[in-house]
Amino acid sequence: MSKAPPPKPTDSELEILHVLWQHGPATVRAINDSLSQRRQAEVGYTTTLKILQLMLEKGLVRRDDADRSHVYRAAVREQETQGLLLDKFVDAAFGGSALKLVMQALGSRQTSADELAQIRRLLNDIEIQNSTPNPDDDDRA
Amino acid sequence: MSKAPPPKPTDSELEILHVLWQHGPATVRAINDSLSQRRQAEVGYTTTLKILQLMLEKGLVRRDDADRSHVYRAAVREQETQGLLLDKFVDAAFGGSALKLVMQALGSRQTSADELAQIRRLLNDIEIQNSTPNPDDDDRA
DNA sequence: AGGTTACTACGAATTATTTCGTAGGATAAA
DNA sequence: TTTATCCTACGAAATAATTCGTAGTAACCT
Repeated sequence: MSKAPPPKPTDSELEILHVLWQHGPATVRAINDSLSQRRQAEVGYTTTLKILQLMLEKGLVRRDDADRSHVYRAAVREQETQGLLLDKFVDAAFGGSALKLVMQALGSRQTSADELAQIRRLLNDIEIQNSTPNPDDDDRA
Repeated sequence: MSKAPPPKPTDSELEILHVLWQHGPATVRAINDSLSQRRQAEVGYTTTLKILQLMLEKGLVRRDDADRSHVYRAAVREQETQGLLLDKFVDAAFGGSALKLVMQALGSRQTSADELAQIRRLLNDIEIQNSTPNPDDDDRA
């Protein structure tokens, strides 16, 4: 009927996804190097390999094993994954209220004028969309 | 010199904190009943008890054991805890960019006109504060 | 007093995550 | 060809979180 949707990635898995989203498809070696860089300490090669193998089973990544060094790439999109995580987080930490989360994020943190302007633009867009329910929607990358 | 700050609560601990924040100090029995209600299934009484005992050790709750039924209350404030969790989450899921998180939260979800207005008010307040670094600050609800 | 009920403390099984060591095979170098 | 290097697969240890059973004890009710 349907392929089970990939589950919520763990912290380590998410870190690897960030690498793949940023750099594109990569070998275990390359991913492990990136990981070791963005952390303080070295990451064991087989640790990274193991997590990638688990991610493959979960459907979070795909791999090309034509060559001896397999090449992994993200099987989930950045925005969708962040949206999924955000939903869970809003429920767990803010009782389901996205508004409270946004207020907390903006209120308790330094936000530049430029960022504020971006948010204002987004608010305008949303209000326009709310008032004009467009019948023909085009979606493109 | 300093008491170790309470650690990040786990999912179950956070659920209990929500109960305590909402209802105020409560017995294990009362907390367990609330938990059982907000979930689909019954929660084992000793499960709740155990988690509360662990939370006590971590400093997330305090308890009054004058009576036989101990009374637990939150030892951490809701806003501070949410802020802490939010920081970690922004780092893990959005690479540290609170802006991206806010855009995602607003963009991929239905937001009412009233909520949008609230956010606009907050943006105004922030801009005022950014432009006038007021030496004497008054704060009111 | 005797029996039932309620509560805490504790130990332990279960599951998930993260970590790494080792084995085995393929490739490259000497 | 022999040796060294690199890669994958797999097992397993370490840690954390969640769950629940059992034991012991205090309170309550005939």
